[in-house]
Amino acid sequence: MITDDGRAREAKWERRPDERPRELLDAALCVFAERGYRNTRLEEVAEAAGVTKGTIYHYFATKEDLLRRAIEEHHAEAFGQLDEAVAADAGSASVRIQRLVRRSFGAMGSARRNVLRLLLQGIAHEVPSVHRQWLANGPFRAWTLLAALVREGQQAGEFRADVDADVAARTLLSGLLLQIVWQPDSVAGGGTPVDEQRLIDEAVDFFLHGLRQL
Amino acid sequence: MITDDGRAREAKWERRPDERPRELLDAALCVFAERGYRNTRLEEVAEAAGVTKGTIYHYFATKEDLLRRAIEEHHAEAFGQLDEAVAADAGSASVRIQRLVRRSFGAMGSARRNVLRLLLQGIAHEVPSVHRQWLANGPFRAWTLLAALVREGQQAGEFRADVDADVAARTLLSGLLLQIVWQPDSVAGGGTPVDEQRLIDEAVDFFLHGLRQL
Amino acid sequence: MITDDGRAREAKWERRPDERPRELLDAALCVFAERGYRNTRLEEVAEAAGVTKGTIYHYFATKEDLLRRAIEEHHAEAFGQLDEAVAADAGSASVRIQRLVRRSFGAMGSARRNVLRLLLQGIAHEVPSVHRQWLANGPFRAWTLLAALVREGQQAGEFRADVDADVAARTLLSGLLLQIVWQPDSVAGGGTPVDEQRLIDEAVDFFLHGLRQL
Amino acid sequence: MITDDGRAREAKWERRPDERPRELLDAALCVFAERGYRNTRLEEVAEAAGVTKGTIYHYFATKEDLLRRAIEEHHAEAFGQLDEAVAADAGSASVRIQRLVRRSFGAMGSARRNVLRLLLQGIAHEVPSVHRQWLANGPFRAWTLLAALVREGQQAGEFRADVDADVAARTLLSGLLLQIVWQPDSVAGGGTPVDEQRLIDEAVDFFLHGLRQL
DNA sequence: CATGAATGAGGATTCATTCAT
DNA sequence: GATGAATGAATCCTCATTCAT
Repeated sequence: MITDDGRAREAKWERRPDERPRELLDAALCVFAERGYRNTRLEEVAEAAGVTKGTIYHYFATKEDLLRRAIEEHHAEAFGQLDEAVAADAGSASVRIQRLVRRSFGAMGSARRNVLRLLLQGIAHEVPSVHRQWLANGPFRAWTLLAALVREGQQAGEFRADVDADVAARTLLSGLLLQIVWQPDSVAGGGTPVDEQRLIDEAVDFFLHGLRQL
Repeated sequence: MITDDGRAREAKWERRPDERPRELLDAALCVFAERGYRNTRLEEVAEAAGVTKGTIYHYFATKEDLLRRAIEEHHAEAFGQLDEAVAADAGSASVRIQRLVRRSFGAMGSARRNVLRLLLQGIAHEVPSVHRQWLANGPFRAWTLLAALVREGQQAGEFRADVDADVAARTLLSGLLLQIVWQPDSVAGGGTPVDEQRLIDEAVDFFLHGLRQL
Repeated sequence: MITDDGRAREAKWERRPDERPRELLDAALCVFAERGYRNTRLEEVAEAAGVTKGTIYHYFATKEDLLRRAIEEHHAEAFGQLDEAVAADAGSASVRIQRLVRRSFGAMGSARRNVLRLLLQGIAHEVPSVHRQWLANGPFRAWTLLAALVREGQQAGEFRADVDADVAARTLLSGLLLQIVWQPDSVAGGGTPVDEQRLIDEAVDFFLHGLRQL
Repeated sequence: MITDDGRAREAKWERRPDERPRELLDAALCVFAERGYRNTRLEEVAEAAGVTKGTIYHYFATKEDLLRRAIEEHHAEAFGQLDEAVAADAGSASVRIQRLVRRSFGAMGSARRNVLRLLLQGIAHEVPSVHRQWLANGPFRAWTLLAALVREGQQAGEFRADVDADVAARTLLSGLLLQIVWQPDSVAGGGTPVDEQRLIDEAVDFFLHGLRQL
């Protein structure tokens, strides 16, 4: 399709190549999260991104590479705000803990939930290195933060001192994580449906209550 | 084929129709758990069970069927004792809760941990129906039991009444589950290593503490 | 199940081993004809014969051997009467021809039709040697007989001399054969349904009419 | 990769998206016809077409799909001319019948004969739907045409009225079809060898003779 | 003799990856 | 850069055949 002046015109697809990698990463994460890493054909990712299979290989070496980078990108974005949440020094330990947890799990659309599902274990057997990396930079780091806050509260006399901050922090965060991932199945399963927001709030309340001095 | 020392050796194959299915199921669960469902060739399962590919199809219709039954068998075994634990009516709610949780997660070898890993999500995208079934019969049921115990304690005046029994029960159990599954990675990840048994005990203590009347 | 006197008693299965081969051959021919040679598992044949897979190998070397012998047996039986039909010397050529054709295709149940189907081509690619053998002993021989009768009629002045006896004989017999094999599809296909007996009679009439002196 | 003599050689593969499907179809029909549907590995078809296994799946969903389309293509080509033959209104019924039959069976190379063999029954048990479709669009339609011509001749007084047009038409066409398919075996079988062209002509003559008024 | 557990070669199908155009 | 045709390794599953019991 060459116009008179010799320039190729395919208006519809005048996308900047610069945006491509990002688009591909988004599409990949989305489709992987939706259907699973192994169940997803590269062709499906390409289609979701509006390109064809071959194009992916212009930007990524392998399927695994695509996954790894998609996760990294998502992770960078998702954890940026967490640090801020903690950095904001204002308030008692209780308040800051509440803030941390809400930031971590708030605004959980089904898209992000699917990503969590993918990260949680969908990947553990397929790309162990990526999975471990996520663990280290995600959950592990999050509960280190939480445990630190708990210790702060203990030192400030706000919390009981005879609680193992690590254990408490880990259990809370992984408990919530799993509950959130299971939310859809839980609802479908017919058990008492629990609203996600309430779940988080109640869990934090219970957590803080357990920490408080008698 | 009798060797020098008189022992029969290397029979082309042995005929053991009764043990086979169980052996295959065990081998399958083990290998699937170790390497992931998709990553496991049926041939590997066969080898692990000391037979050849074809034999599997003598007892199971498809790879998925093998998985499903392996899980069912494991599940039946694993949950048999749980009911007993709860049925034992003796003791305060606190004591019975402690017993329930310990029975649920006690004696967690790496084999069983791998199985949990497999069940947790390794399967969610590959064989959703099996995953959902496990959820319904495993975790969902477990925390229904736990929540019931909590409510008993509340009615007996042993526990505070203003705690959402469901939320508390769910969070505790899924938190512990995930922690246990992550135990190896956690250790490798360099965080404060936490002994599994201590993790469970501390978590239960913290849980009960949060429930207790002020 | 050993009785007092030490003899094994399994009344239900007191079948003479002598009958086995025949039973197997019948079952094999029936199932092969019904489902096709390749589509039939030996296990299905065994089941149809009321035995198990292994038993077949007591009597037949291979699946192909089973097929070959089943066909041979059927053939011997089916063609025994043909010879008689021709041998009966009575009557004009026309009458004898009519008798021959009727004997050849009469009493065509769906079982025998299926066998024809199998022989006709279901086997050509799978076991060419068997197929060729059937051709030689069946159709080829049949139309040789028919052509001979035609020539007799020609020499006796009963039929026109300017007809190629071979061509006429071949066309009639293979035409009828194919029509009969296709009968079920033909009916299902929605074309004018033609009763099989009428088909044969009309075809022979037409054939004889074409032979007759003007 | 230019060889000494300057010819391009041995490119790893050639990209010929337009010719491929047709080439594959042709190769498939040829190999299937030659060796039978079940006996043919997709790899053999690929090789015959000068590509590799995977390429087939670029264009066809399954082996069966490949077969179906190969047959459809062949059929469309083979039957295009038949309609014309009949449409040509010129001549007596006799002449038009002769034309129809010759067109139907003329120019029968061993390739086309093999295809007929395949269609006739090689497929009946493997892919019944394709077989039925061929029957309906091929033989059934052909003899419907022929029967119509016979009836025209009868109404025009050219043919005897007391002949069952359907029976006559069916027998002739299926007779010739089978004879042609069997031609090679017939020759090999040692019977009086009959030249194909003569077979057709004689059969038609005999057929027309039988129809003619006395 | 009969059984049916065990074998293992064979073949269809999938899909990440390459690369000519 | 983008495309999508072509590749081929990988794996499930089938089933004729063997043979311990």
